[in-house]
Amino acid sequence: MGPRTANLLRDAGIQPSAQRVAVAAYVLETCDHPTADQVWARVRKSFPMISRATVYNTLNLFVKKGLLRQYTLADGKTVFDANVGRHHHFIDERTGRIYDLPWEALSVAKLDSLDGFEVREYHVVVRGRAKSAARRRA
Amino acid sequence: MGPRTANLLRDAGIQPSAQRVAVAAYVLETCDHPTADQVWARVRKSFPMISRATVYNTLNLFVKKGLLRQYTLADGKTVFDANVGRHHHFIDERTGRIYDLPWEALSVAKLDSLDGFEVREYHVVVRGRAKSAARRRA
DNA sequence: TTCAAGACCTAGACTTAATCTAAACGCAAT
DNA sequence: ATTGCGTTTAGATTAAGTCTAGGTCTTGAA
Repeated sequence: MGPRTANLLRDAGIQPSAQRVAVAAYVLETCDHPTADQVWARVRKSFPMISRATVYNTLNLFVKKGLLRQYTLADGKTVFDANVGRHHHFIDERTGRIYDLPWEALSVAKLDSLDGFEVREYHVVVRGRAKSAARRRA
Repeated sequence: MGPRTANLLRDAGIQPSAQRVAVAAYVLETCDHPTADQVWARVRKSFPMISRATVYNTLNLFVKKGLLRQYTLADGKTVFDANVGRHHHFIDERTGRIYDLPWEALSVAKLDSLDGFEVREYHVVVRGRAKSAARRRA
């Protein structure tokens, strides 16, 4: 973190306040898929006075500026993902944990034949169990 | 509805109380993807005394017994789907409306090569705009 | 028919995620 | 120092969902 993170925000057109840098330092670096409240809990460890509203506002701002993506994949929970490129998702049904799958790992055919639907984007959601190797990797 | 619906419940191992039949009559017949509160609002029109807890309990029971599936695809909203077979989903980004896509409409390749992940099920989530033809169809 | 037991339902309190609001803060430019 | 604007704060509010304690209905046996 530090000036690197601040420049990242500036480049995205965001004023790098102390609170925003603190949120960015965690959420843009992790490869977890935290919920807003998980981000709040985490950032408060190093920044105890930060309010919930600020964390929510900041996360939504990052999404609007393209630094984050927001998904609701399971349990009605909204999570954030610093991986903004195209990719698929794997959900471990035991733990609820979400893993990113590389875009090239899967391929979807016949999308063009979806009559009556104008496709802008798509991704595959896979459910099952992650073996220990994958758990370490993510 | 009527005796047909009651038998459907009995076949699934569910005591067909009046409330359960009322919920089933709507949610098992619609091809919408209603939230629990939308089901509650709808069923109350014909059954004003039904409580919110009963609707939630009933929907969860139907899911457990395999009559419904439960998805959280967008907006952090949990929706119910009477289509319990394999299928994909299309989400209209303007309206938030969800459409079922037939399983055969798409095909996913390379799933077996997901090293480190034990796949139990998967589906494709497509986003875009539904043209009027599709809107009528669903 | 009557009764007890168990299943089912109800209203409302509670929990949690998320947003909103109004006031306060902080900093840049004057 | 002062003004002004963007940012942050605490707490209220909304909404989705669950829980609880008690009430009602149904069923089956006496």
